This record gives sequence, C-alpha cells and structure tokens, in this order.
Amino acid sequence: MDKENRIVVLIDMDCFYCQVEEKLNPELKGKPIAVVQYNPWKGGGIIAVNYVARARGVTRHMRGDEAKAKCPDIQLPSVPCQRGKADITKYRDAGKEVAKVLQRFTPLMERASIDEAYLDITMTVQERLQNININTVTSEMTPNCFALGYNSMADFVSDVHGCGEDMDFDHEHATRLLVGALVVSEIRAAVYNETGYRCSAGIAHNKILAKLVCGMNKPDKQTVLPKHSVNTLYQTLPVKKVKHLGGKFGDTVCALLRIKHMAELQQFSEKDLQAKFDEKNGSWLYNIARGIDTEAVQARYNPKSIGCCKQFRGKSALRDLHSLIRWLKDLGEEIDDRLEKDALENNRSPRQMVVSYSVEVDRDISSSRSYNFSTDDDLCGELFSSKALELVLDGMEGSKYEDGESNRQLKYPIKFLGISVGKFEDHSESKKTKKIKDYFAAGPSKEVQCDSKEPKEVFTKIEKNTSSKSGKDEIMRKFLQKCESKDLKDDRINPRSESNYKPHLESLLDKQESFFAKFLNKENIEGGLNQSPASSRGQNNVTNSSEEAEITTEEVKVAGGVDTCKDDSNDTYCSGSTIEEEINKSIALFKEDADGVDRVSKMRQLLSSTGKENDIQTVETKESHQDEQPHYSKEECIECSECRKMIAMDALDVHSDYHLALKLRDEYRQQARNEIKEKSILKEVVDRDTKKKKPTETTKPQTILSITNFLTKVDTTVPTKICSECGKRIANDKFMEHLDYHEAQKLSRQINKKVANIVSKTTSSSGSSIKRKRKSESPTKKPKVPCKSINSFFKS
DNA sequence: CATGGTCGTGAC
DNA sequence: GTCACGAC
Repeated sequence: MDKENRIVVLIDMDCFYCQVEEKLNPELKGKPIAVVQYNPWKGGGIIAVNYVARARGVTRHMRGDEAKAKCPDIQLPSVPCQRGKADITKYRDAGKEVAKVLQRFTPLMERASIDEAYLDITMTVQERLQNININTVTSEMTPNCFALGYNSMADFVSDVHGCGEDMDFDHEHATRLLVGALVVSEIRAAVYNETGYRCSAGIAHNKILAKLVCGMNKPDKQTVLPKHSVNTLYQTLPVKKVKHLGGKFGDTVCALLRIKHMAELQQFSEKDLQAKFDEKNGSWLYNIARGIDTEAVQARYNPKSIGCCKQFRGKSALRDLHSLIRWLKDLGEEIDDRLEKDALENNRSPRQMVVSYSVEVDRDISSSRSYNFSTDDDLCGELFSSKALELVLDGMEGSKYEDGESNRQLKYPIKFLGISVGKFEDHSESKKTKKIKDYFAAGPSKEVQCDSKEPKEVFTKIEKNTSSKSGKDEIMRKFLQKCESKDLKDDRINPRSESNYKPHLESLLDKQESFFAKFLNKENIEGGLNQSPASSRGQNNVTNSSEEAEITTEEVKVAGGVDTCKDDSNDTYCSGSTIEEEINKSIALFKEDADGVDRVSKMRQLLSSTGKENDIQTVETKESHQDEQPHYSKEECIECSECRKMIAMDALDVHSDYHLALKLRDEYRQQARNEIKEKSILKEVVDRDTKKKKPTETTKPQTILSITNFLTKVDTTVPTKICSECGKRIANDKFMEHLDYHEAQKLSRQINKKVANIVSKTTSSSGSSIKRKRKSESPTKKPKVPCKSINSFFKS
C-alpha cells in the first residue's frame, strides 16, 4: 500500500484525567468534575473538565474558584503533589494501560502523548478485508461513528456498497476506510471493556487528517474521513486547526498568503509555496492542502526522554542557592524514581541528562546544558541533582553572587528549572539480537548461561507457556527466520501462517519493544508498507500533543457505568525492592500470557454464542473466525473470581498466578510506602561528598529464586495442597518451595520494618539518607569525584 | 505573580 | 549541543 493511502487512526481519550479520577473514585461518576492542580491559589488551575461540567460552562483556563461559581456542585479532584510538584504518575499509568490494549491491534502504534496514540491499521484492514464480504457490513456495526460528508454512517455504507455513481468516489479506499471504522469500533470497545475508559477516534488516510477529524465528534465517538470529503471539509476549515499550523508558523502562512481556510491553500503552486517558505515546508503545505501527508506512524511505545520541570513564577522565583539546591534535589529524585520504574519496565537507562533553566535578567533568558553520563556514574537522584547544580552554576557564569556565608543570593532569580534524561540504551547492550540468537541457537538444552538476567527470564516465561505446543527453538527459529527474510510483517498479518506462532510473537513483541520497534521503523522507512518504492523519509514537522485540548461544547454524554473488574495496576511507585522487581516482571509477563492474547475475539465469540449484546459488536463473519487463535467455547472457560473475566480453563492457573503476583506487589508497595519519609534538607546535597553509603541488601539472590519458583506454572494434573498462608493451590512437590517463599517474604518484611523503624526514629531532622536503597547503590564506592563540590563555585 | 508540566522535533 | 516551537 502506498504511503498516501494508509489507514491511520488517532485514538484520543476523552477528558482523560477526569476519567481516571472517576475510575478511582466511582462516587464522582455522573457528576460535573474538573481536575485541578495546586488548589491553594484560587482553587487551582483546571487541566481537565468532564463533559457534564463542560455543559455547565466550565472550561479550562478557569481557576477552580471560577468553576465553582459557574457550577456550584462541581467536584474538583486535585492532581497529587509530590516534592512540591504536581505528580501525574496516576495518569501516566492509566495511559499505559490503554496503550497496552491498543497495541494488540497493530504493531505500528505511536504513542503521541499520555492520552493519544496513532495506529497504522493498514495491514489489519487488509487482513480483515480478505475475510469478510464487505456487503455484509452495516452501519450498526460501527455505533457512534460518523462519516464526514455524509448525513449518516448508513449513507456512507451504502455508498460503499453501491460503488457510487459519483465519478470521484474512490471505491477501493472508501471500502478500506469503512473496514477501518469497523476495526476501530472493536478497538474502542476493547479499550472500554478492559480499562473502563472512553475514547474518541479519527480514521483517515494519514496522521494529520486522522487527528483533524478525531476532534470533530466527541466524546465516545469516532469519525471517518473519506478521501473525497477532504475538500468539503477544507472549504470551511481554518488553517490553524491543522496540526503544525496552530502556532506561529500557521499565522505567518495565513498572513503571507492572505488566506484563512485550508481550501484557499490549493491555489498556490508547490514552487510558490517553496519560495515563500522553505523547500520542505513548501512541499508539505502543498501536499497537506490536498489532504496528502506521508509521514509514517512510528512504532514507539516508550517515551524517548523522561523529564520533569517546574516554573517559579513571580515571587516564587528562586533567589538563593538554598532554594536552587533544594529544587534540583527534588527534581533529581523524581527523575530517579521514574527512571527506576522505567528501567524495570523497559530494561534501559539514559546516557544523557539535560538541565534547563531560565533566569530573569531583563527578560526571561532560558538555556540548557547537557551532560553525558560516563560508564561509572552511579545513576541516582544525587547524581542528577548535583550534576544539574554544576551545570546551572556553570551556565550562570558571572551571575552567581555571594552574600556572606549563610545565605548566598543568586544574582538573577530563576524562573524555571528542568531536568530531563534521554538517549536511552538497552541494558542488554545493542547486542540484544545476538543474545537472542545465541540463546536459542544453543539448542534444546535448557541450561544456557545468560550473564545478565533480563533476556533469560523473559524467554523462560515464554517458553513455559508455549512448551505444550512447540518448543522454544521452533518458535524462535521461525521468528528469526522471519526477521531475516524480512517477511515478518506479512506473516504477522496473514492469518494463514503458523497459527500458534502469532500470539507468542506478540507477547514477545511487547517485552522486546525497542528491538521490534526498530525493526518495524526501519522497514517502514525503507520500503513503506508493502514494498513501496524507497522513500526519502518524507517531510517532518512533527509536534506532539497531549491530554485534552480544545473545550468544545457538544452534546453531553457521560461515560457510563465503568465495570470494575479490572486487574488494575495503578502503581504509585515507591522504593524498589528487588522482590518487587521480580514480581513486577512476572506480572508483566502474566498479563500477556494470562489474558492478553486475544481476549476481544474470545469475548466476541462468547457474546455472540449467548446472544447477549453488549458494547461489543458481533461483526465478524463466520470465515473470519476460522483463523482465530485459541478457540475457547463457553464451556471451556470459567469466570475468574478475582476479576470476573472469562478465562480458559487451561489458562486459569497461570491467570491466578498473575493475580497473586499483583497482590504480592501491592503488599510490597504498601510496605515501601510506609518507608517514605518527608522531604530531606539541602544539607544532604551540600555534604554529599562526605556522606558514606550503607551497604544494604545481602540476601537477595535467594529471595528471588524462591519467588520465581513460586510463580511458575502449576500442573493441574498433579496432586495439590492448599497453602494456609495464601490460600493458593500448590502442587505437592512444590509445596516446600512454596513455604520457603513465605518464609522469605516474612523475612524481608521484617527487614523492611526494621529499616523503616530506624528511619522513623532518626527522621526528625535528617532522616532520609536511608530512604532510598537503590539498586545501583554500590556499598562504599563513591566514584572519583564525579562532581565538583558546591563550594568550588564560591570563594570563601 | 498566574494553565503547568511534559513531550518531540527541526534549525542553527 | 542549544534553542524555540508546537501540542495539550
């Protein structure tokens, strides 16, 4: 398929922060709410408004108090504060939860922000087209769907069926868009069923258009833009509504060309536009004026950088060294927290950090400095904050100013501070492919020495779950074969290829995202989808979008009853015990294996077999079923008592392991939370070079082992006992091991408690030095003066 | 005093 | 390597 006619979807969560709050606190459901940030001053700034509140005239740009005045019964949940900063972890996690669902439908997903993602479903549509008769598709199969240029979806459908008397009507593309709309209906239903969140979607031939129409019908709706409707749309579409044209560039375009609407852009030749703007922008404008945008959807799940920042407006500007240090410390710690979590989830760590800041000298001067980590840098909060301080002071050359010993004033007040890290590198060194190969090339022997932990664990899990059907070698050989012959994508899509190969690949994909993403992106750039001629990387003017922008007044429709079954993993991440890491990994894996593979189709089948209609449309024709993976009839499934999901019986034990792991993790997190102590004092940073670190963690390996064992699959044919500790069914021969696990757990709990006690006793003035026992923390080693001492910036 | 905190990108 | 911009 050529690059102009892909089927691209933008999924945008409706007032996402509000939905998250509603899910967390069901009492809010149905009420007008707005999420605020920093409530002290005038009720806080509103960053999201739900549709009930919008109907009452509440908008963003209002303070909490104004909202209260407009709508007295409005609820104003507040973004939690940590370290004096808004903490959006909740929403990030919720966003990931959604992305995880989306990812199942195509490997080509680009996460555009916390609540938006682009999906290239060209292949999915192609596949579906081969399995259905387009004439059996009706508009009822795509509820809440609009087709631009049509009065109703039904009109569009009949146009597709009737092939259209209109000469301009591009039947083939319209057909694919219709199927795309069908798929998107399923995607949105899956998102709702599995997360409880409502979203809207735009379906078009490229990102720009998908984004454009996504916002035209909200909330909980989708809009498809047929090719031939672009012109109609453009007639009245203000230039500034188009992505990339919403800012200064858009303004100059309008001013220079004296135009207002997109349609007017079409009168200019490409050369014209290139002359007025530059070559690239000229071409881009010329194309987008015709609804053409060839920018590919990048396969990217993880953010490329992780950062945090804060403004210090007005009087709160930082004027002395004390506050500078303190804020850098907080920022550094937040980075640290998030990095720790990221490392766990994605097996990577950053190679660079950037600190940016702005000072008010006359106007606001902003600048940024970067630092590349060296291999022996101990990546931790202290490193970040002290390095940042060094860089800031370095950059403020001459502006620093001392005023006696105790209170060093900065010459210019700091209005903004930010630390971010990026240039991530996989822990498994770019040798990942080689390692995978090595591991599987080593043959059936289970004992392959893997020096680093990550690949092995991942693959043993995968192996475990596939062993009944085919060996790891089988699977991996196929996988590598496909990689090498570059056929991989076709096989993923083509339902007729190895039928039990696809789901495993998918769970593999999930864990090895960066590897796979790279592969896909490469493919994409080199050949486009389906071997189109090599392209010169198209124009790029990309920006990114987030959360919930325009407050449009529309018909009110509240997100309805959220089913509460979720195996929700709302991590508020705390200190990282190794046990928790293990549990986390297990959860991640179980998630896929236990219920992740193709739940939608299973549910669809279940629903259609019981005749019970829900949100899910039973759209598939019979032949499309034949290729679906593990085919579970109702009798083969059982409802999980934990989450009420229907689980295949032969997967139930794995599934309940998953819940157990979740519980374990929560338990550990709770403990960790208890350990958290209040903010530390700048003293800590100041005397960082004299501080000694404590050797912690000595008994880990054993603990890991027993837990891992504990989480292994239990064969149902083997005699079992019920464990009195956890109530779980344990195979007899694993029972001792299992008890060991509980022992280890108790032990570690005790240890943690002791630590917590020590901390709380000494916490009165400077207690936080124990608080974070980082994995990377090496016993006594303090790297060879990685940072200058603060004093070196000030003569005494 | 007053949307704030994150992201990604391209130009220089 | 820095900066401004764009999105929300």
